Amino acid sequence: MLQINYIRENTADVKKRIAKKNPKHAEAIDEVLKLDEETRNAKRDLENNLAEANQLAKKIGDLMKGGQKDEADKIKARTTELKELNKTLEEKQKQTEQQLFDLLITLPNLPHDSVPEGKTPEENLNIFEHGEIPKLLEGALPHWELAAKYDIIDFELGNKIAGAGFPVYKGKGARLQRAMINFFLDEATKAGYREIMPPNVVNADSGFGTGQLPDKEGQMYHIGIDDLYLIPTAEVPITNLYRDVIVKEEELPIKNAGYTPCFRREAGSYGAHVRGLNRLHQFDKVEIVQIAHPDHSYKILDEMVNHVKGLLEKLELPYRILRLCGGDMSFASALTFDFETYSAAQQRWLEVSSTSNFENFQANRLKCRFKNKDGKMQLVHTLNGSALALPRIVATLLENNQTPEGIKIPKALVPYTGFEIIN
RNA sequence: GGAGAGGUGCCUGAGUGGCCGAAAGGGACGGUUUGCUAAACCGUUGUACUCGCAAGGGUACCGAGGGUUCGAAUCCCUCCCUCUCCGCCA
Repeated sequence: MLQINYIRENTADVKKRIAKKNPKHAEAIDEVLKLDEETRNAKRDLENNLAEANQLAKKIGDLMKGGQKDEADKIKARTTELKELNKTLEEKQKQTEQQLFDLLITLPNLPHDSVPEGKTPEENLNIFEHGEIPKLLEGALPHWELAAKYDIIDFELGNKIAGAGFPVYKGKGARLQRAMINFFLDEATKAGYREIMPPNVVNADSGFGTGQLPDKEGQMYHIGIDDLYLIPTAEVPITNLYRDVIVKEEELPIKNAGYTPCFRREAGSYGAHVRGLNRLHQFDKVEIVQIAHPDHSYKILDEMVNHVKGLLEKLELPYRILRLCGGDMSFASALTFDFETYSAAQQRWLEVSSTSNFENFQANRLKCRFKNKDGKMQLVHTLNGSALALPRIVATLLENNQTPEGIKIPKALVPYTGFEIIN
C-alpha cells in the first residue's frame, strides 16, 4: 500500500510513475488527495470537540468531588450537546477514511525508475541470456509426451483424483521432484537463508499483508468453512512472519527460504499454453524471501538474481532474464526480473522465476518496521524470488535433455535423484 | 465436538468508573562507581494521526466492534483469538 504522506508530498512524481503501470491509476491519485483532505478536516473537527468534551468531563469530576452538584449539572448540558455533534462528525470521519483506505489499497506499487515503459509481455526488456539452445533430434517430443512415454507424470490420473492441473508424479518423476526441492533448499542454505516450513494455508490478514487480497481474491483457493486460503506461494506465509513486527536494524537483512506446494486457481487460463506442466493448479516451489534495510534493497535484489542465475547454470539450462515493463509487473512490485528457460521441443520460453523488490509496499501493509539511527520508525523493504518453481524446470529439462537412450539428469542433481537417466 | 480459563506496554504482571498511557519487576539503552568474564546505584525506555518554525499542544489505542455514563482498561452485549481438560485422531 502506498503511503498517503508520500502521495501528498510527491503528487506529480507519483502520478507519473503509477501511470507506467496503468494510466488509469493516475486519475485515482486526485481522488485520493481529495478524500485525504476531507478525512483530515473531519478528524480535526472531531478531535477539537473531543478535547472540549474531555476537559468538561474532568471539570465535572472535580465539581462533584467538591460537592458542587448544581454547577456540574450545568456543564453536563454542554457535554450532552457535544456528544450528539460528535456522533455525526465521527460517522463522517469514519466514512471518508474508509473510502480513502478502500481506494488506496487498489493502487499498485510505484515502479522503480529502471522499469521500462510498456503494456504487454512483449515489451519486457531482455537483459541477459545464457546457455546454448539445444538442437533436438528429429522426432523430439514435448514434455507431456515424454512424461507419458517414461510413465513419470500422469495427467489423466490427476484429472480423476482432483481435476485438470493437478498432475500425479510417479516413480522417477516423483523422485525428481523431491530431488529438486532438496537441491534448491540446500543451495538456499548455502547462500545464507534460514529454512522455514510454514503452514500451507493462511488467514485473510496474511493475504492482505503481502497484497494478494483483495487484488487477487479470485486466484486463491478459499476454504470457506474455516475462512482460510491455500497459499499461492510461500512468499505469503514467510513474509507474514514479520507482520506487526518491529525488527532490529542490525538484524537486517533477514533471509528466509522455504519449500511449499503452491495453489492457484488460474481462472481464465486455457489452450495450448496450459498444456502439460506449463500451467498448474498445484505446483512445488522453493521461495527465497528477504527483509531488507531500505538503503540496501536493490543491492540485495541483485544478489537474489545472482542466486537464481547460479541455480539455472548448475542445472545447465539455457535461460534469459527479463526486466519486466510497467504493464506486466505485479501489483505489489517496484522492480521485477523474470527468468525464463528455453524449452526446446515446445520452442518456447517458460517463466521459471520471478524475483522482485517490493520496497515498502508490502511492509506498509504488514507494518513491518525498524527503529533507525535517529530513533524513528521506518518501514523495511521486502523482496522475494522463486528459487525455483519446479514444473517448468522439469518441462525444460525433460525436453532439452531427451536422447534416444532416455532423459539425462544434470550432474548437480544426480546426488539428489540417485539416478543419471530416466529411461 | 463438549467443558472451563484468559486476552493490558519489548516480556512477566497489577489495576477501586475520574488522580491510568497505565503500578511493579524483568529486559534493553545511557551514565556513575567498584573493577576481571560480573555486581550495585541513578536515569531513559509506546505507537499512530494531527496542530505548531520551535518549545510544546491535541486525539485515539489496555483483543475487535457496539452500549451504559458528564467520564470506561475498569460495568453490559456481540464477535474474534489463545490456553487448559475431556473426546476423536496422524
